[in-house]
Amino acid sequence: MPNIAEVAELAGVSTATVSKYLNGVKVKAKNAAAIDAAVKKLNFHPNDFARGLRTNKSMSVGVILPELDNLFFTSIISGVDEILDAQGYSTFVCICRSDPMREKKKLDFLKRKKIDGLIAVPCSDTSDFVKGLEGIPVVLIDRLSGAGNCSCVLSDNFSAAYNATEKLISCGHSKIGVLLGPDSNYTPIERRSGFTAAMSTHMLTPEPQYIKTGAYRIDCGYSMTKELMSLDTPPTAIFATNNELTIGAVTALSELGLIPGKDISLIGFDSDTLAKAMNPALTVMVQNVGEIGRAAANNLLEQIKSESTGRSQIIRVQTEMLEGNSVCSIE
Amino acid sequence: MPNIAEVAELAGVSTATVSKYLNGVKVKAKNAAAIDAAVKKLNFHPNDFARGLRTNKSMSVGVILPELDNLFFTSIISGVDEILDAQGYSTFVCICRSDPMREKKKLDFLKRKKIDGLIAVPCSDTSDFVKGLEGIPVVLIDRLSGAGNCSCVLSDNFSAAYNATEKLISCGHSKIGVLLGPDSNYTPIERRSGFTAAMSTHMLTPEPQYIKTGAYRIDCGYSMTKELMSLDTPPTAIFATNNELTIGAVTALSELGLIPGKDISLIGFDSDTLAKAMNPALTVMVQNVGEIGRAAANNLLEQIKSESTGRSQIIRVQTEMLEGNSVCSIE
DNA sequence: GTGAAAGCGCTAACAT
DNA sequence: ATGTTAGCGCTTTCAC
Repeated sequence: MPNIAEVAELAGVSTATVSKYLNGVKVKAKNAAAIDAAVKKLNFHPNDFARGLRTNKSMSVGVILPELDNLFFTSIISGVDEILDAQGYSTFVCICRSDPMREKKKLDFLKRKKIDGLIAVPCSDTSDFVKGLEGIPVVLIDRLSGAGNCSCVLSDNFSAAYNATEKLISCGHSKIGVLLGPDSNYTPIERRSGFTAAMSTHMLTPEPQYIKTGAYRIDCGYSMTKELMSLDTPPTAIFATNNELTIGAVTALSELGLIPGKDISLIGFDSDTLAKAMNPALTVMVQNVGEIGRAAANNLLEQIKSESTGRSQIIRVQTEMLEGNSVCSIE
Repeated sequence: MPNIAEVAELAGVSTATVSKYLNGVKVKAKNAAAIDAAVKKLNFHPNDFARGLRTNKSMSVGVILPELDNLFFTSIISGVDEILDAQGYSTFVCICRSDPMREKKKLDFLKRKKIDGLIAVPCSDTSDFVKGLEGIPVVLIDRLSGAGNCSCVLSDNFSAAYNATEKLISCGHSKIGVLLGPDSNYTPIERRSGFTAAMSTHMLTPEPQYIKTGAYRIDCGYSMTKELMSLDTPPTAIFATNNELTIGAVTALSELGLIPGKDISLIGFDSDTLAKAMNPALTVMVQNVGEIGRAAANNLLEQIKSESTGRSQIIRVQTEMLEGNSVCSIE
């Protein structure tokens, strides 16, 4: 591996000139050509360690996610990478397996790597998480932080839930079951509010027995659905507020021999491929996950470039209703 | 951020002693204790840039994948990270969006990062890809390389296809349609062989009109299935040999009003959540994706530690038949 | 077992 | 516009 001194010698200039030229400072056209030629001939690539040691910058950002078993998280990475890659930044992907201890370790690791910024879906308490950051620009996804020094990108969960619920109401449903994630997450709170608000708007009272809360897991969606359907007066419609809960609901209904769109109405969340593959196709609220990632990356870059972590904002990304035939009118 | 000199001073020893101790060389118990105390007090973390500059090692590996929109690829990352993380290695995830040019750029990037090893699902020609590596230990996934200097991890695609086909034959099917990926990929070749071999074993001749080839995309699975079912004598069973093709097939059949397990038999590939969510549940061949990632990481570590890229092997990971009710006996 | 000192490859301050 | 040079923080001879 050649170094900058060899390039300088071959080009007949000093290392400083090479360094400057390579970093965008103007040099004589003649020298520029000579350097270009030398770089090409030697196949020179600057050593990132030396550069990082000197500048204390890494041109890299960290991404911390709870898991990778989920298209929601991985699409975020795609969106983030798309933007950062184009700007010459690289990405450290860290998975903490929903373990706050591991999350802390990963954060330490990223600090040592001198990341210029961080994008995270924290699994620990948001305000604790933000505290440990000491001035590194941050964008949080799917979480809202009171601590003014970080940006947050989230789907408009309230509207998503509101619109889904209203759709069911408009088809004559009033006994609506809703499958929610755990209160330890942030999004379930917003989705619950959207649901409740839509019910209120239409003079309906949400019944506690129809509101189920559990982990964002397939088996939870499954069992919550089974519980709902074994009530004395089961709901005529179900709104599952996340991908896993939707899959669980579909499976449970299928086992019970109930066809969504015929025997019961169902609106899911995300799971667009499943939604389209089903018969009848499932109506779902889909998050624009790529856009969430891109928005996070763009905001992070702004923060990095303005050298102020004060550029913090809350960015809402709209969801879309992908209409299938799993909602039927009653009465 | 404190440096090693401050630690040395506080501990009353030289920087050399601190460095040695931190890297596992024996020092006097007294000094060890003093260093530990100083490290803790100053919250010292060695600077990876300086260390990398000096040692030319990075304790990191690169992972190059075509996409991230797919649980097959992302589960590989999970498996890889699980093993590497435990050994103190970090992972650079690079997505090349199935673009060989971008793949080359990412490879350059990783070389500059001085990765100690590489795990890849290359989208360019395998032998070209391996050539550009110059002694970096490599593990290829889902591809077989003649170039002896790299390991390969793949599912046992032949057996998977053989067993699936035999299952259909044992239920009385002889007109079996098969949806294959493009010949530009490696796995379709193996899966095709498995299919053909099973047919031959049972004295059946694979009919060209029943063998469909296309991209590993949902819309291709969809259209290939539609084509199969509009033949004068449509097949009585279909074997879809990848996740996307399976989803496409399910969607197409659903549109045609054909229920797998009743009106037609269907065996899919991967897509286990979809498989379980369907009614009747879909029979699928599932790859042990986590194990593929773990095997790749373990082999890579062996190569790195033995400092020989000659430790190359071909590792086969078994698939499993997840039995649903989408296969029916005929006659 | 320990310490002094050189040097990895680069950038940035300063001088020209 | 270009060159000289110090030094980022670490590891690693080499001498003790």
